[in-house]
Amino acid sequence: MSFKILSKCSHTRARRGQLTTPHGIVNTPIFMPVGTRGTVKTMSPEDLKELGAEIILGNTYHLFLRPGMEIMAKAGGLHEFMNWDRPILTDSGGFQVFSLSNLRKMKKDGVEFASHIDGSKFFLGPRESMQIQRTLGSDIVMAFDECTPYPCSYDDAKKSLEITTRWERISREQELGKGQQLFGIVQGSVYEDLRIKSAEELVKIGFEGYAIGGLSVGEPEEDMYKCIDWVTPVLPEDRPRYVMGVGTPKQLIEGVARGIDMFDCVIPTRLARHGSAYLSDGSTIPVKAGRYADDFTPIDENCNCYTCRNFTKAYIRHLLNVGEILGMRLVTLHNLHFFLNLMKEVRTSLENDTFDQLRQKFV
RNA sequence: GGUGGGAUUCCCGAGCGGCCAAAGGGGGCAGACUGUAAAUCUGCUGCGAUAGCUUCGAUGGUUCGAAUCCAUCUCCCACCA
Repeated sequence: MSFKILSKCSHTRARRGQLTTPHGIVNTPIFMPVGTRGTVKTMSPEDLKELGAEIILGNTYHLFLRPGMEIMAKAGGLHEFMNWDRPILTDSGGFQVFSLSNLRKMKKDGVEFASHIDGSKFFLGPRESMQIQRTLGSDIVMAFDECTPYPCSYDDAKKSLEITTRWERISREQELGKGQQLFGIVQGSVYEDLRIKSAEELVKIGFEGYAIGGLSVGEPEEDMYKCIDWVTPVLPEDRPRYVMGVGTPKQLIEGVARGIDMFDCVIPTRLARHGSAYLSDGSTIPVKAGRYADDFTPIDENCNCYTCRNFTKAYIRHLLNVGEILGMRLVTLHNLHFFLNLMKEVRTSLENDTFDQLRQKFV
């Protein structure tokens, strides 16, 4: 068994665990920075290691289009290609079924995409996605699903779920590389019976881990928590649980409290590039705003990241304002530091069974 | 010295008698962003809460009405002496 629970919170469903992969151990609960195209934007692998990142994401759809699988195979997989020797989780392309919905047609065995780059058509289904992820050589492979949009009628959500379940069954049947673990993805929009049914069917099929998808697509935050609450009791205790695409610091804490072990989200990296920085209470400030033009204090006085130890808001705002890349890099560094450090605090609090107190800071 | 072209709102630049507080860029300001078509996108950008007021090099005219037409002046640019 590759997943081990080390300790549990006495007040919530939170657990402290360890996931073993061919490229090392992942300590959970964990936040995974997103590196869609084979890089966490503006970060070098060295940066990520210094930040304490234990696992990052890659994306099937995007890497398939560019550089393409021929080159990826020649490179010897994504780890070799990008010089990252720690674990990688690859998304299956299921999110692109949602985010690029105007560029694709649903078919029984997958999706016909018109490339967002040049419009050329190609087919991506569970078989193709598994094949690609096998070539990528990721440690954790995601089943091919449709990330259900929101809002979504019950009937549409049901239909979408049926397709997803079918695709996930096919995903499971494909042969993967040595050591690769496959995670199933629960869908069902905001409907309790669909979510539970989805989870039950996935458990029946059997996966090394279980993800909850179709969240943070516009639904109210309370609905997100409800979905997690419906699903987790159905999922096996001894397998990792992953909420995809989530979220804000508060959502991470609330997810952990509900028994979630893994998270990924573009929010810290994207906000950084767009000029917003996280403060220790989980709020953000627009560093690029003119009001910081002559503020010679760090983003966060209490933060000990490289950015805060060395640079002022005035300087960072200047860099962002004139479009210098270093600005985006420094804020990305800071935001990722905050997210990764927050999860480290979460882990420590679970070891000491003080998670409840930490949670209170983010209500 | 002569001939021609030009001066527009923070900048560049369109407008060439009413529909013009004035297109479009840029810049500035604010906001959005959740398994990344995202170093992207949206809104605002003369003053005023409104009525309205003040702008298109300067001054003076023509006209019901002028950024737009006329006269003079100032400054720029090109060519010719």
